[in-house]
Amino acid sequence: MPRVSQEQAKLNRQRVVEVAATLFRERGLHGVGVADIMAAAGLTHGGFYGQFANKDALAVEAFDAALAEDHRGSLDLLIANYLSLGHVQSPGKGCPLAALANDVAREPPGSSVRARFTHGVRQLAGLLAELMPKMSRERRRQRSLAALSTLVGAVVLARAVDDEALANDLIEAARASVAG
Amino acid sequence: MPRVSQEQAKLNRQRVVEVAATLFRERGLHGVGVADIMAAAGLTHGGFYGQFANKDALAVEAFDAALAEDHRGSLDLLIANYLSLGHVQSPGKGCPLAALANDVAREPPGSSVRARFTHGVRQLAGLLAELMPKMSRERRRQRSLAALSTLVGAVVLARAVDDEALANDLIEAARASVAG
DNA sequence: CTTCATGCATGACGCCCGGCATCTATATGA
DNA sequence: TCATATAGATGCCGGGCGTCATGCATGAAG
Repeated sequence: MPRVSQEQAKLNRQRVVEVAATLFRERGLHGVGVADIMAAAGLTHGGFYGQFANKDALAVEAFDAALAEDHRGSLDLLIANYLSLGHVQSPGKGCPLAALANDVAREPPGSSVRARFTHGVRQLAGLLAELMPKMSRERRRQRSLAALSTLVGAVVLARAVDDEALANDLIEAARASVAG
Repeated sequence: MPRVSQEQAKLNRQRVVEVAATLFRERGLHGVGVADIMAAAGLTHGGFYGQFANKDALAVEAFDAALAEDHRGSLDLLIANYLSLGHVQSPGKGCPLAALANDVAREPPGSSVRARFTHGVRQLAGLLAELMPKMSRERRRQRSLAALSTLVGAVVLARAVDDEALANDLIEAARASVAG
């Protein structure tokens, strides 16, 4: 009920974005409501509209926040982290591209979320290209896009499958394919 | 309003399944209601429960129907069809794995839809393995799983992206990677 | 050919959950 | 003082699933 410090308010806002980023990745864009997010952030959903224009605006910020999570390290490390059972089992902390691709694809064309998703694809592909062995610019781009597809596909399938052994096989096969 | 012939009734049932298979792939498992499906089939949603136990039962049948759609031909043909802009732009007629992976992943463990999805992964992977050049059994399986991941990943990303050129690049890069 | 029970499809209804957005009150930081 | 961040309740509505009495043609039986 109280008013909190501006500092605290900023922290709260940031917290809402982080929580939203997790919940969206776990349950999908339409699987979470404003009330769920605010409750998970320890707040009530009344004050939401004082901080955000609407749910879509939050979705965009949450998507950006998820993308901003650290992607540092060597190519091998990146791949090892991406293609791991931990990543498969924790969508809420993982790659937003893999977690939300289907949902974003159903969003209307021109939607702000689609724009952010597109940016994310370019960003990750660019990161992969930078970390790759030297070859022609065109070839690097092509390789990185294919590798990104393999990474996302493997994680997406491994998550949907009801057999942990098969999930692991998918991950391992992708690893061998991308690394080799 | 009238009662129709038993033959017609069978056709209607079949039609409901087909329509459901399309709508689920287009809008997701939670993006379509029973009423939508029946309406799209030219029926009213009242008679649904005379033909199906509930929505989940229909979802399972619809998933199987989508998987049963023809996958014949050579490896190159299969890949060319899968990695095409046509496939990207028509999720309702395309691979249910690519269209519903995220949705299925959010379904509770042990769900019947998850079981069907898993079966679908095995089926497609097996088909790819059969069509592949000769190598050891283990290696064929590994290759086919990796190839499946690349196929699904490329289509899934291409659909979510808001730039047709980038979508095309993803498809092409995957094609070069899987074929080569 | 007539009869009639069967069963498919209709269309409305009930029920309830849950979504988004708004508004007042409150307490507190500025 | 007074602007403001949060609380908490409320409004409003859309839409989901499942059920039911009704109607009527079919298809089998006599």
